[in-house]
Amino acid sequence: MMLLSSTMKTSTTASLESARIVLQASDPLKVQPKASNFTIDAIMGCCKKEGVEKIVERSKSPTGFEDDDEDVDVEECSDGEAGDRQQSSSSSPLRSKPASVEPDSGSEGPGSPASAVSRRRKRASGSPSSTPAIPEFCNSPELFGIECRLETKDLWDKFHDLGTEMIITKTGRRMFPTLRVSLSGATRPEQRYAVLLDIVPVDGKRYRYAYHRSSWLVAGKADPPAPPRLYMHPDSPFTADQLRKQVVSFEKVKLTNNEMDKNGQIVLNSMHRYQPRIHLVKWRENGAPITNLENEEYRTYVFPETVFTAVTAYQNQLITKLKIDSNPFAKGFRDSSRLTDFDRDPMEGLFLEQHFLRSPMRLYPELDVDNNNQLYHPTLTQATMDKRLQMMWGAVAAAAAAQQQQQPHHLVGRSSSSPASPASPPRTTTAPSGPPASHADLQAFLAAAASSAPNGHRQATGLLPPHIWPQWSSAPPLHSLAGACDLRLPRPVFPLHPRFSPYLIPSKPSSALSASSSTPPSVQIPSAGHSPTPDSTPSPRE
Amino acid sequence: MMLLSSTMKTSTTASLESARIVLQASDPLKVQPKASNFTIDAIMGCCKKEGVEKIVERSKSPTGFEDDDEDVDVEECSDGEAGDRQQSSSSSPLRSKPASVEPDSGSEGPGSPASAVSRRRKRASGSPSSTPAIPEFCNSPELFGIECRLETKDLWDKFHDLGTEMIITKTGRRMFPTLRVSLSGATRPEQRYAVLLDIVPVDGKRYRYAYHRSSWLVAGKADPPAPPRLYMHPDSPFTADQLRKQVVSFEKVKLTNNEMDKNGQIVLNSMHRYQPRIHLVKWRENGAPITNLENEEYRTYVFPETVFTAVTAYQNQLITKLKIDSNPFAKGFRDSSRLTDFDRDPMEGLFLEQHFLRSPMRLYPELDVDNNNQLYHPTLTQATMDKRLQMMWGAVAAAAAAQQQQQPHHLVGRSSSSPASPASPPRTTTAPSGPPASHADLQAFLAAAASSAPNGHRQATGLLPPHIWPQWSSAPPLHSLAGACDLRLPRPVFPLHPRFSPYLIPSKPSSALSASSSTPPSVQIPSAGHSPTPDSTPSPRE
DNA sequence: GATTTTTCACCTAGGTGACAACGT
DNA sequence: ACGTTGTCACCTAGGTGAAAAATC
Repeated sequence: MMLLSSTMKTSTTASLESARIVLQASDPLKVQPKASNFTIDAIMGCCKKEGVEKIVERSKSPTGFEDDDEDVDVEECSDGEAGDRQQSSSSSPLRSKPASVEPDSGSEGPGSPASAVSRRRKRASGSPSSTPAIPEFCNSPELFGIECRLETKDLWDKFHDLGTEMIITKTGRRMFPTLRVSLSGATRPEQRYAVLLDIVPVDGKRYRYAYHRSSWLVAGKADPPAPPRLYMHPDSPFTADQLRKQVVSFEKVKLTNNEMDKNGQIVLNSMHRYQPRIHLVKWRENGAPITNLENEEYRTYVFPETVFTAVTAYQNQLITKLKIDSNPFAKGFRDSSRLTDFDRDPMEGLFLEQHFLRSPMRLYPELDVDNNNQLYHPTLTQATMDKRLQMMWGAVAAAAAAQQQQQPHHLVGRSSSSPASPASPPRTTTAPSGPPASHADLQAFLAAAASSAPNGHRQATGLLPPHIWPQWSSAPPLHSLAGACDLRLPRPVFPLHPRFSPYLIPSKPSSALSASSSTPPSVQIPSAGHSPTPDSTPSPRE
Repeated sequence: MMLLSSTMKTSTTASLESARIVLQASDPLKVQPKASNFTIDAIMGCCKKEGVEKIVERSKSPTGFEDDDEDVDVEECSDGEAGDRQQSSSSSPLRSKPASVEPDSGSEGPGSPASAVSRRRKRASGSPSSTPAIPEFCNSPELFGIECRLETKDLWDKFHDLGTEMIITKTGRRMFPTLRVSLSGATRPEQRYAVLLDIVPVDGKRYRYAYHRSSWLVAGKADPPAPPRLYMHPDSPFTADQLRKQVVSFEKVKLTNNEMDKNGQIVLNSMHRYQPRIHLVKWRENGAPITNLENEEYRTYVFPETVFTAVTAYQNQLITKLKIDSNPFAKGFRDSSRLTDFDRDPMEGLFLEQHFLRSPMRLYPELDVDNNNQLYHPTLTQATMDKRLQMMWGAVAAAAAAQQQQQPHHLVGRSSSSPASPASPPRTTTAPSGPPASHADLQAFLAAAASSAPNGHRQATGLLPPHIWPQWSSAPPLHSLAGACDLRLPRPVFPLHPRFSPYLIPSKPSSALSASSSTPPSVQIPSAGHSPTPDSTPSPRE
């Protein structure tokens, strides 16, 4: 069985290698784009820039995570919350939905009124939403009319707010969340398009994670990057019709730290920060492969909330938790964060957690309000704490699971008579794109957030004039923009060593309370529902 | 999670439905092709036509499968072994490998010298190989040069020799073996091709399986067929380059008996016999879907060894065994037929089994040679019998597993710089395409078969002039050809009720013998090899 | 009684993070 | 200490035939 696996993998490797597209580009770290002179500090309120530009070495508390009084409220995480949003959104010649563009959220998709309230409130409190630091681009007038939005944006936002991390392994690891985009506006029926992905360095730095501070620190200059690779979506080329109806999902792309990779995976350096980019390329029917975007008519879309740090093991254990709770494949680790089907906004739990973690270093700060210093008297509060944890994380997990709903769009035949494919199911949860800035803000935010929210989409931002990317060849630039971008580092959230999870502390819920939650929804084995199976015509390659 | 699943399936169903290709064709049973007047009885030796054209109703033996003396050597199974081989092979204008075309095996691919020996021997004994009863076809001179061969032909042959059965279910069931073909000869780099599959009735009859005789009997006229469906390979269209390099595998296609199916599955009637067909269609770049082959330039390939009977539950338990032993997904049922890694030809076991089963009704006929009538004194022979069974079926399973090695050909990008894709791993087992005719023939055959064999491919046969299929619209004809074709019914093999497997009789091997075989090779768990994972770029649809 | 449908345990195949071991 | 790697248990997702249940 294992042997079979090996054999199959080997044979596949051979065929994969042939199709790999490798772009030899000029060193992105040497390119100095002109787009860097957009500095927006007005919105800034919560994130200081200290602690990122300089290497901070602080001695860890000898008591480790149990140092209940360690001050972790210092937020030296971010390398800047500013962005060139106005620039990129206003430079878009064909904004299709200008009404939804708020002054400070030009890259945001439309949201429900309720979510708009929370978003405005949040932003008024000083936490701006994402902005592309890596500029978008378009050299084809025809592509101006094609917009791109990020699916499951709220999931991305959750991770972004914590400081997204992506595991890279020698054999390759998928991204989670998955990059999924919807492209709308393609009208020429005879034109076909390729959709490509690349991932470029955000800056020229190497980072390290200070566990005792729960923050990312600059650890020196970047290691030499691997030659950037263009990953073409395997369903490419798409017809305009397909583009209109399908969500383009890059769920299969894998990240690796193996520079010798022959499987077409994207090679990254661990402990470096990266920005994924989507490229829409007009397909030339001459059969020549796309090896360099310079030779193509294309448009680039950037979603700053998809910035991440490549790691070989998770650093921030809140990222770990969020991954476990939102990635179906990680369900096996959900035991300590049992799901609940609470209807309340899943983000509430997350932000509560973040809030708690940020307040004066208590494992369960809310206990301070009720009964101070019960933390280390778990005899009576154990069940309570466990229940609260369950609620918090259960809500997060439920929301994440809902967002993870996949929308397969099999190409069964090429009949174009099908109606529009289903869009994301409507949801009514809030999807804030940035965390509350202060304790007070959080209170207000939570109050407003209790209602509803956007759909989880994010309209792609506008364009940059081509001259912004001079001599651009696949891997653009960026570190020069780091000071004026949203590719911020996450704030310190929790001063725990990753080896010690707070959820391991309450060893077991009390029988009374666990009774209701002891039927874990995560363990349900969906009896073969015999609903019409959708896999009748997937790609049989392999 | 359950809810999630349902949602996904529903959404997929919608998109699938739109792409379904449904062909409204004239009733195939009413078409009278002119190709029916090829009668070849000369080669026939083993199969009488009695028992098929008429409905045979025989009372079942009251003792059931234990009736050790019931005569089951009567071979009233076949509806004719003749074929129009010569015609179809000689009509091919561009036979690329005429040297390999034997007079009585025009549709066979080249085999190794050793296998040629065994094949000649086999045929000399009066057991011809398969011949297309459903004619091939070509209306495009350009496609004349494109040959098609069946991959894993020897696996198909094994099933064919037993009388292939395919499960159909309401939700759809994959075919096993999988239809895989290699198309060679496409040279125009700019031309693209669709590869389609349909499955047409072999005749106008309904069948039933007589357990006590282990044979198929005609049970009346065919039920009204569902409108035939064309299943286009989801990777279509292929470039000529892809066609050259890839094996086109229809592993995802599903068979169903649900006439209301909306998932693009192929709808069949249970207890009816069918012939799959491959259609190579020149792709028109105008985006119009292929709804009717009549409007296309195409060529049809037929592999008679892929004929099967659609069933909702397996009738012949030898088919069940062969499926279990050769389908990786059925490994969970292999306990009673433990694998062995014997190097000997796996077919040997199969034919031995068939031989035994065909000889005067003994459960373990070889015991008659050594010690007569020990069958019902299992005290000492139990272990021996079990061991022999294990050897026989283990060999079959090992061979099948080897054949089931998949050859994934991911389309990673459209780079055409890749070298040729891997071919089937060379094997040295015999792959007879027809069973020995008599007891004596079997002995000779087995003697010759002990050596080696072809590669498991089968070169597609030649062409029929277009006028052969008048007014043809997707579902051709055939039952009119039934008398002169190889779409034979399987011979009676074992008079057991399927509920009672002979392998359940030896309840447990003796401890001494089972010790050596109690480390079943099928349970081997080789340590993970960490070979480069090739799954980085499969088709991400869904 | 024959056939079909449903459910189920047991697989394949592979994606998760935890964890221990190993380098540096 | 810190970062990386490989193994592992535990999942998802779904393909198997057996057997029970339902249907005709």
